[in-house]
This record gives sequence, C-alpha cells and structure tokens, in this order.
Amino acid sequence: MSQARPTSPGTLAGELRVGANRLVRKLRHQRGQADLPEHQFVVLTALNKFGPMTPGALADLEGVRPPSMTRTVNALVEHGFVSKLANDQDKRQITVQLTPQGRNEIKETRRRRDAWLTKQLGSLSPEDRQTLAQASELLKRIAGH
Amino acid sequence: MSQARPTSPGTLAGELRVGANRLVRKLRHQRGQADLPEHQFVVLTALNKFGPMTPGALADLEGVRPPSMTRTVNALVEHGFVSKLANDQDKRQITVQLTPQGRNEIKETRRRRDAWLTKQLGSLSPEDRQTLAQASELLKRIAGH
DNA sequence: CTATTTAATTACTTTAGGTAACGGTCTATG
DNA sequence: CATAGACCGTTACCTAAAGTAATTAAATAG
Repeated sequence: MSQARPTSPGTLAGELRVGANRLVRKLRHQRGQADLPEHQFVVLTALNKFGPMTPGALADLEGVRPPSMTRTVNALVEHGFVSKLANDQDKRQITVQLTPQGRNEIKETRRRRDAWLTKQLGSLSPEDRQTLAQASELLKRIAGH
Repeated sequence: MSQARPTSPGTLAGELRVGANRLVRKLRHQRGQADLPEHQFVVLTALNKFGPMTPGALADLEGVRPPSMTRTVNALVEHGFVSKLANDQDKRQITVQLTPQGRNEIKETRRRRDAWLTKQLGSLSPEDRQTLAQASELLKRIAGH
C-alpha cells in the first residue's frame, strides 16, 4: 500500500469520476424488469427519508423541473406507492406521502437491486469494505444534497 | 477509528449505491454547455483506452443497442472527433477511430468537468482523499471492465 | 450456389426530461 | 381592503436519447 505522496485532488477527481460512473452504470445494467425506473424509485426513498413533501420540494431535491416531478408522482400514484393529500393551510399545495405498498416496494426493490452488489462486496476483505463504507459517507458529503 | 463489527455487505451495498449515484448525478449537473453529452464522451474515452473499434463492439462495451451507437458515432463524426474507416477484410464492418481533435476534446472535457470535483476534494483531509483513492480502485474492480 | 447469419443502418416508437403558459390561491402594498 | 403580483401544481407541447423492427449488403455454412 504505497503512500509516497499525498493524493492530489486533480488526478483523484478523474479516478473517482470514472470509478463512480462505472459502478452506477453497472448497477443500472443490473436493474431487472421488475424494478421501478430510477427516477421513480428515488422519489420513494426521498419520501422515506424525509417524510411527506410537496411535489415542488421533491423537484428541488431531485434537481428536476416541477412538471417532471408531477409526472413521476402521478406514475407512483397509479402504482399505489404514494398518495396525494390536500393541504388545508395553503390550498395551492399538496402533500405527497408514501403508502404502505410504497414502503414495501422500497424494501423489495432494494433487496433485488442490491443482490448483485452485495455479492461483489462479499468477496472483498473487511478492510476494503471498511474503506468503501467511509468512502460512501465522503461521496454523499461531496455531493451535498 | 471505530471498527466494532465488520461492515456487512448488505447494508454497505445500499450506502454505496446511494453515494455513487449522488456523485454521478451531481457531476452530470455540473456538466457545462461546452461539454459533450455523456454518451458521446464515453465513446471517445473507450476509443482512447482500447483503440479503434467497430460500432458493434462499442455498442456491446457501452451496453447500448447498435442503432443507438450508430447515432452516437455519427454525431462524433460530425464534430470531427472520430472518423470511420472501411475494413478491407470484411466489408460489412467499419472501424471507428479517434481523430487528433477527438484526443484533444477528451483532455479539455476532462479538465473542465473535473474542475468542480477537484475543488470539493481539495477541501477534504489528505486521509479522506487517500480513502477515496483506494475506493476508486475498488469501485473499478467491482464494476469489472 | 443457395440459405443463413452478421454488421451497420434506416424508420418509427418510447421514455424521460425541458420550456411556456394557465388557473387557482396566497400575500403585500397603495 | 382591493387588487397586482408571486407562487404552486398542472397542462400542452417539444427535445434528447434510447429501444424495436425492418432493410441492405456482405460473409459463411451446408
């Protein structure tokens, strides 16, 4: 494990971009027929993490425009994974919330889609897994919200 | 550095997927007007790494259907970043190869698109950068080639 | 030598995103 | 306090990038 000189941000950036892109592409390729499209799934996970939100807040969070989020939310409503709730304080707004089926779908989808990755990780040493665990935190921190 | 129990592959998979996805999404969001679309850029980098290839081989490599690759290659030809070359052994096939402008575009695009990430990495501690450097290797290993 | 297979392409469809504009609701100021 | 403007979700329409089906031309197997 040579550590001659500190890793320079510039060269690391390229390495990290390539590594992250490859993993994401591979994971996308692993996505089965049964799984929800990524843009729908991330909305479920956002609601699971932050609780009920308006479509506008979801759009901001996911970095898409409001009309796109309207479509995504409507698709999820049709699947029965979320429901829309009127807001009595401000009648312009609505609240989107997970249904029990939505919660279940998160669990099932994660299980299916992480099966491949879990297998790969299982073949690494505990030290390497520890490295990746720390890296996961750093990635999230870098990416902000 | 608390290491009470070994990081389980199952929970790590979820963390890693989220972290990698967020970074990639953020990087995509940072992509400037001047940069090529990702699907075009990755073809340039593939040609740079593996040398001249047929459209079919590129399609396999990128996990995309042949008609999509035909379009991507044609767009790159119009930009002058690659050129098509007839194959005399098998006249059904063509070879796609980088032009000098294509090579230059890779360099320039990488420089531009890594500017943001380089800045983020610069604000981390050398230890964290070391963690990410190791993680980059692991990500590439996991994702295969 | 014909029949099948293969490679790239063309034509058309699907998916997921964007912008512009609208309609109902809230809010601030004149 | 009335109304002008801002805000929120939505609708209508457009664009980008991928897919499938069908086409053309070339190689190869029987």
